[in-house]
Amino acid sequence: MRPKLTLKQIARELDVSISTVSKALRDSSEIGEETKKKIKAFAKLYNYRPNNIALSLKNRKTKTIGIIIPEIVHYFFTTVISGVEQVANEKGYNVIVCLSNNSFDKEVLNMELLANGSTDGFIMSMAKETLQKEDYHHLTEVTNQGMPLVLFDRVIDEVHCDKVIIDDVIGAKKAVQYLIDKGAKKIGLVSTVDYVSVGKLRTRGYLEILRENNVEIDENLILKIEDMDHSEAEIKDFINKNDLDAVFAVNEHFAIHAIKAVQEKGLKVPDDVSVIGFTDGELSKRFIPSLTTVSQHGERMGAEAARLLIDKLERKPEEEESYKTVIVETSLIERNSTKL
Amino acid sequence: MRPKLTLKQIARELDVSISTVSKALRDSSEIGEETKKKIKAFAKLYNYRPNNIALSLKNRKTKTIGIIIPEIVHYFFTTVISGVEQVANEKGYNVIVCLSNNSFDKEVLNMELLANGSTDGFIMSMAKETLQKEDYHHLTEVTNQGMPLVLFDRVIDEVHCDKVIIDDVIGAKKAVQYLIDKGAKKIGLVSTVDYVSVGKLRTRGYLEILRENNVEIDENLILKIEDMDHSEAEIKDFINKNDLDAVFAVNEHFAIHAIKAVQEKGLKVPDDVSVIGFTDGELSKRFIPSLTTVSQHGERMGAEAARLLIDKLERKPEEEESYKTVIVETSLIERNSTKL
DNA sequence: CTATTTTGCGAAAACGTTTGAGTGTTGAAA
DNA sequence: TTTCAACACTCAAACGTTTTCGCAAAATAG
Repeated sequence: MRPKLTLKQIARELDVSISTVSKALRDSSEIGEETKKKIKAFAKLYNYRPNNIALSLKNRKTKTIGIIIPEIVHYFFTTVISGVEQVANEKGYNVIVCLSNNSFDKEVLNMELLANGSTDGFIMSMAKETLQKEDYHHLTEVTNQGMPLVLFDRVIDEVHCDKVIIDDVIGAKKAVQYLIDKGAKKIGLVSTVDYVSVGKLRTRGYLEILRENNVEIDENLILKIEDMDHSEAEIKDFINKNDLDAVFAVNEHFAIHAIKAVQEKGLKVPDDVSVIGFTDGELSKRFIPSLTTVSQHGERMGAEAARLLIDKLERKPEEEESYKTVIVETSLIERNSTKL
Repeated sequence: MRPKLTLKQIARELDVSISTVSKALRDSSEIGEETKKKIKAFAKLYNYRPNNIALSLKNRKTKTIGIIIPEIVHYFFTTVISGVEQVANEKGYNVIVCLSNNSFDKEVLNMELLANGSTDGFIMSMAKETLQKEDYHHLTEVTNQGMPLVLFDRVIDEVHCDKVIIDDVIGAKKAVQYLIDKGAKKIGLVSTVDYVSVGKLRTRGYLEILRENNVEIDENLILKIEDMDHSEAEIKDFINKNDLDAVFAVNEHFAIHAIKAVQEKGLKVPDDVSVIGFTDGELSKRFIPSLTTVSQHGERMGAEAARLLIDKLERKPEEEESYKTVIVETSLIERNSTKL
């Protein structure tokens, strides 16, 4: 076992000072060619690599991005991480991932931990509990300390920072318009409760586009799932009670539960009922019938978020502060759960 | 914007020395009660938190675990991360995630980067390219430097370190035995090429259990997918050519492609053909028919890996070095793709 | 041959902590 | 009164870097 080589050891070995070694390796003109050559050769031979921690302390930056998400076993979030990772790596940053498990306390804990020097900035999607509590002190705390923060997906207006979102309203409108264009009259909505902002926005899109098409809005055709654990039963009930010819679900899970329910009712998808989902995950692609869906392009969102954050991190201090909100366009992916 | 508070600032503010502040906050008996109270009150008021980087440098440990995986947009790996994260958090460790994208070069790069002080140890699953190349110098490099390494899922004997694997062979045997018990005679295998160790082992399980049951082995009933991108077509071909009454696939994707192919052939799953997969992902649960599958318990694997690593990290130096291999049991989850 | 510049290198501070050793004051025992 | 211990605190080194400054010797100019 050979412990890591340091400048000090090289210096001792070659009988020069630490600063000489440092300068030689950074190719400073202060050091003579001979000495430089000797030191570089030695460093190369023994595979010297500067210690990141020491560099971080010295430079007061870690070249590390913290990303805090509610859960990782979730296709959308993994695509976002993937996007962040790509851009971060390109620009020489590492990514440290923390999970809040949708718990407010764990979110706060994680942020405090990472904020004490471990990362230069944050990319995060807020925990459901945080959105309910409407307590954002941990976010303002870190921004006050001068750490950049980029919020994505689940964002809130109260926090001033860069944001990356999708056009939930427009995405929903696209989906519902598509259904209308295909001749659907009674379009059901399976959404979440309103404090989950995506649920609220997609519901808004649904309502708006119906109005724009002069379709009367029937509250009975709208289902808001409170408890994810019982979503299956609730959706089944909803499908059975109503005589729909199309369903717009705000996520994959709801969509496939809807399809199951339709099938169990003895009807066919897409012949009798069309179903559109939101979020283009594994499930949508491989389900039979595969799902027509509104794609969120998580990877692109992650990449955008990383770019925004790194821009802030590498901004000259004299440049003026300003917060951007990037909207990543959604696109409708046609598959087999809707009529042609 | 208020930059982070340091010991030095507290010291200056309260007109004591830095060491006094440090000791007071750590409740040292060297410091008078009065002074302690004063300092603690001040620190609390201004929310002092020690700088992690400085601590890391001082203690020569970062309390961070690096995890390197081939890809993150993959259900199994996310469950593993989730397991690692839970245990790590419990024990006060952070998790830094790097993706190799199955590329050897990126794997090496990532390791070198993290090995320079950023993490105390590694948990990793090797890139496909690395397995092909059989070049493990980056692994031996870090272990030589005294950094603990835990390999999971895709492991190799040549590297000496702790390992967490599943009983691939036994898992495969369980699955195939189950099919035999249900009366299947012609059981097809859809596997990967042999340098992917899981493919090799699961194939071995398949062969062994057939032998144990005195079923003749027919090489035509074994398909080894070389190129994931064309797996769908290859599987379709395979299903069409052979007259199977059951299929054992070494992963979810292959399994559902097999189901699709069977259905397109005009047969029914599970009535005409039973299908069993490996890896219990989102897809298996929600596909229709839902998949009977061998569950890998990724979360448990991650947790085990984290425990092994942290044990090594916190081991007293005098304790003797030894490498364990933990085998996480698989279990067969019965769903609707096999006959009752 | 002196005066000045250039060259090549080392000392030391800084980043934020922790900690063993050192120091001055006080009070009590000898 | 001397001695010593206890107390309450400060100094300084260390972790591994980078970088500013200073300084000697060598090279050049006058």
